[in-house]
Amino acid sequence: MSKASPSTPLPQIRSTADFARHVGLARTTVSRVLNGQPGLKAKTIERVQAAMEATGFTPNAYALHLKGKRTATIGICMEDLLTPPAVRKLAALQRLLRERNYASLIEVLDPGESRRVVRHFLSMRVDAVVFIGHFIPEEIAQRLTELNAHGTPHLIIDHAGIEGANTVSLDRASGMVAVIDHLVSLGHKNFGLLALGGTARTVQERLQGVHAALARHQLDFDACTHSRDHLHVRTSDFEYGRALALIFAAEKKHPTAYIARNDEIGVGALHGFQAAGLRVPQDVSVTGFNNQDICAMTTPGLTSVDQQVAITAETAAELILSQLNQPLRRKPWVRTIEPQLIIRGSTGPARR
Amino acid sequence: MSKASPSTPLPQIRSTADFARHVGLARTTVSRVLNGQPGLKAKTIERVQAAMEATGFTPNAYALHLKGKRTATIGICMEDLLTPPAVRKLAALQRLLRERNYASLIEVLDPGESRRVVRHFLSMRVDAVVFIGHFIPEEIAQRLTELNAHGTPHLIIDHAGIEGANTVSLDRASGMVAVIDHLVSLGHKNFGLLALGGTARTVQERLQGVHAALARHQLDFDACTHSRDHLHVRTSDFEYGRALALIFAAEKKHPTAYIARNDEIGVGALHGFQAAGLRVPQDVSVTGFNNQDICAMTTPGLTSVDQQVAITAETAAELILSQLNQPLRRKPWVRTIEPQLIIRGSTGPARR
DNA sequence: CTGAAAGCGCTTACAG
DNA sequence: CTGAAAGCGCTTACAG
Repeated sequence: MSKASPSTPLPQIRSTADFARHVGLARTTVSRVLNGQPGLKAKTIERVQAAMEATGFTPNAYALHLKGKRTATIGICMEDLLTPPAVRKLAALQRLLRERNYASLIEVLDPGESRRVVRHFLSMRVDAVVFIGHFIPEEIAQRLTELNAHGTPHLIIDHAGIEGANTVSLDRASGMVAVIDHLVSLGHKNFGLLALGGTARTVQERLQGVHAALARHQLDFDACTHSRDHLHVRTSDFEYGRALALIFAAEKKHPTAYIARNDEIGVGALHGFQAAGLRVPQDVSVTGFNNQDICAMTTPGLTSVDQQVAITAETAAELILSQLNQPLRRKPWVRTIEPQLIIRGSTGPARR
Repeated sequence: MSKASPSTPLPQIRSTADFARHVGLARTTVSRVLNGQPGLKAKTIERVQAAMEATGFTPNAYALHLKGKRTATIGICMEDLLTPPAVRKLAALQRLLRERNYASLIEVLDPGESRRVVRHFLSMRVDAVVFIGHFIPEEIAQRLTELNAHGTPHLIIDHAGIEGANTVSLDRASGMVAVIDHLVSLGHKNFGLLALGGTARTVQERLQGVHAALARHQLDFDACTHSRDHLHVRTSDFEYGRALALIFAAEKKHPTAYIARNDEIGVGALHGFQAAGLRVPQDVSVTGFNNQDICAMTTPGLTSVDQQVAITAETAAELILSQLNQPLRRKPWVRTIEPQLIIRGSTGPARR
């Protein structure tokens, strides 16, 4: 069993002044060592470093910043911490920033809270603010105006289409093109759309991709797609996907391929079809979106579209860091990430 | 489409001095308004607040703190951001802290990095440091010694058993007692343990729970449990659970109930048994641990043990806040959270 | 290497 | 309400 010895409070050293006295050097000299300035004897450096070890003295970051040092802190606003792909992006980005010695100040942005959060970030003089997820566009636009006024750079990850915003987002249309191309190559000509309804921008983008891909294959969207999205409040995507699958399965002439809004709905649909006695992929094919871990947890595995989290985070880190210590650009950066289709057992040749 | 107007940099207001000049008041007066001090005309207050709105001026948090204000920041060390139960605890805790106007400074603690991270937290003069997850005990014990020396309170969530540490952790033994009681009540007398091997403290705790519960039912641990955990490096818990299930299923006389290390292994095992032609729960029962979303994503759903995230976070927040502005206690707080068994379709009466 | 001094952006008595 | 002053913990010339 490991033991943490309680207190034994050393003679409290709270400032460089205390510390300098303790080491027996001038405050100036200590400061020089701390900042790695030249012209110091090796012995002095050692002496100071040993004393830092022994006392655990850490200079006050607040005083440092006040003297003009960057805070080396990036503010990150999360839509929430419960959406796995968003958290994976956060994790990857945080790691990259940390490697460059930037700390992350992370806040969750409940609707209506953005003003308070951005104020806090500004008062903390963060070097930049990153938003990850999807937000209320008008609210974020206002925040960007404030950040611009303060000369604080920003970046939005995921939420595309806010004018003037620096953005890194997934090419969702392209992801759907890959799905359709894959399914068409397997001989599918009739497609069930699972929960791809509503006016959400991300869904619209994806439907545009479906449209475009079908057109390229000389297929007519209206004739060959069948959309089901009857519920508007859902407690569980999984249950909803299952319910939608059961509805389709009960129809005499149903599509051979199903495209789900996300992996949860795809997994639910897969179970639904199997429960209805249909074999996947012999009777019907199913695809998801996001390529979460759960895609590997079904039998067969769920074909899905990967968001390329690592590339997204690298692009984001590059964009953030390139904006630091630069004047604000008038023309925003807009970067698009190409998703990747991950083919698993849930998609196969169309039944004839 | 929403629009964020680029810059139009207002006359840059960077300090209370600039701001006071801009409003036409004394710095002292502005400071009073900002701090809600008494003895000010309503009109003056309004004037200042209107100007804050208009200019977006935010006082420098670094200068504030230097004048003695608490930083109102809690440092949170995460084992990683990819373990769903840990992230759920983080999300819940962060929300509770925010409600009390504490910001969260979040860092991921890669092995060997704890010293650097805690140093950073100390230099940021955080009010307390929280660790969420499981760590290298010796490393954390050292960090606690440092924190104690600085008079900074701490709390560890999940990792129990570090001497002198304030801890909130799950009563894993009790969770297993609930599982065994449930299975025994269904008539099960033979148990397969899936991946519950190794020396990890959490696993040992859980096995102790199994032991105790079986003893209470007059069952002998060695006679009635069969443990499989042959792989030591696994890429996917799901695949591993599936593999373990197939091994058991191939044996002539196999247990009727299976207890998995976690939900992923439980879900994999469930699929494995089904693939081997066994029905769940008619032929075999399966349980998981953690009660993640994926438990609802199988057919039947997976019986599992819920970690009671909300209660854990509330307890943690209470313990952190109660330590602030108090002298460090010699006797550590140790709180235990009672898990809750969530019964789903994967457990049923034992086949006779 | 030392020491005294100025200044970062605030707050807080203090005298008017 | 104003204004001048001190001080929080640092860094950075500057003179020795």
